Amino acid sequence: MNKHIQLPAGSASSPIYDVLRRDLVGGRFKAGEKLAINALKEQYQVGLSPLREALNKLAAYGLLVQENQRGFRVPKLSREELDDIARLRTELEGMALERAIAHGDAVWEADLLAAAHRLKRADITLDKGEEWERLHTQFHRTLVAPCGSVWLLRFIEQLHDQFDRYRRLGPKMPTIRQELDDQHHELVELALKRDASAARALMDDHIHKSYEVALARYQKHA
Amino acid sequence: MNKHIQLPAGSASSPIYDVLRRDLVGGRFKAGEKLAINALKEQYQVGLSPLREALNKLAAYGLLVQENQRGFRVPKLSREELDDIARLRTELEGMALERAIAHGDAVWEADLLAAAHRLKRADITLDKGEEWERLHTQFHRTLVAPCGSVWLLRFIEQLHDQFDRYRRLGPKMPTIRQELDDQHHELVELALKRDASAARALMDDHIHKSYEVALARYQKHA
DNA sequence: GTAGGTTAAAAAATCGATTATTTTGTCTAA
DNA sequence: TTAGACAAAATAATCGATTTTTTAACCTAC
Repeated sequence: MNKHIQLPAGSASSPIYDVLRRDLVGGRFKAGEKLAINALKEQYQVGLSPLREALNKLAAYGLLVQENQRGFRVPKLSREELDDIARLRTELEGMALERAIAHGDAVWEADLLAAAHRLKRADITLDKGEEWERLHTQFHRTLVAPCGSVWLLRFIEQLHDQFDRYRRLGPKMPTIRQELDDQHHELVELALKRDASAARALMDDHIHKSYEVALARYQKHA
Repeated sequence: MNKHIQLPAGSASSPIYDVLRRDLVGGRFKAGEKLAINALKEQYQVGLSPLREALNKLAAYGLLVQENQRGFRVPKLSREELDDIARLRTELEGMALERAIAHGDAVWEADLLAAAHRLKRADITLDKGEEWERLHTQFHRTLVAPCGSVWLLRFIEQLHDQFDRYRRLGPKMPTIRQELDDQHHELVELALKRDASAARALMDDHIHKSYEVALARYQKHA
């Protein structure tokens, strides 16, 4: 199923990579924190080699910074970077959405409806919201999936992860969920109607609202 | 010097990483080729661990594909991907150039003139063109450096490397060098004149011409 | 008291060897 | 012949130990 949605090339991810990525995006590490490799080894019950290889990949991906001979750190957060990410997301996801609306077929329409429905039905209190987060990511991924550019999808995914480092700061998050969730459904409607410019405008607004959530969390955090 | 041009965060690259990246971009490996790790170990005179960590980073960066338990491969080339890369380059570098022209200061102007001059003076026959390639990359990097978005610069650099996998197929390359080189100088002129839309139009054309070179090489190659 | 320098402890990176997996080659049976 | 199973070889991945580098603690001289 979902043969439309192909993973970006170059990634045969190990379990430890996936878990670390999830935890980094989910904010289980403090920004700026130095990772104690031996501690991680025990905490995640993995050997040194697989762990180091995962850390190297995460550094290349941008979820860690690798310093000369002094290990790995969680990247700092900054207002400037958040603005940068949000702005780029607006441009790239807008572009991708337009293209997806131009090229998406009936299977896409079905996938989209399904993804939106699953997201709406998801219990946000479950599993610390992890399940909702997964479905939310999946929804946005589905939305732009048939844009026709593997590299654009790759960059969008990367920015999404970076953005979520800000948006998911602090505890839980059923903040203004209803409003954002309504936008998800509006986005589906406009996509099905093939109204590219309206969809793009709504996407701009959607990202902007998410940005405001992220910014508020970032400022409370600091 | 060049304090304007900061590396994208997250990269403290090892020697072996840099060399492998250069060789992958420069086409010293066949597309689709499977890398024999033990051979690489001897060829580059490095240990297994540093080598594997470099390969993992390159896979995350997109210059290698990592398959489940069967090592690393050089990614295949395809017409579709080349089109994708060229199109995205046009959009992202155009965007970045506009922003750079809006924000670049006097130091940038000087850097730009210097980079263009060094490129023009470079002897393309030297060192199999490596020196020219280095200066060419540096010129394009300088051009967009003050765009204000670290992430945009990161993506542009990545796409540039991917693009060069096509453009640098086959031997040497003083193809239509003169024409492209003239464009470099025109770009500098328009940038200094702060004519964003003309600069962007020229950049579009420049990338398109490079694309034609790359496409021709790709088709001859296959 | 503090700056500079030495040493000890901690941590990161690398190495050599082992283990697990895949690939190749060979044999047998239909 | 050829498909399938088995064994052997090759290769990838992982582990445990060693080496190197950084960080911290301590001491001495000014």
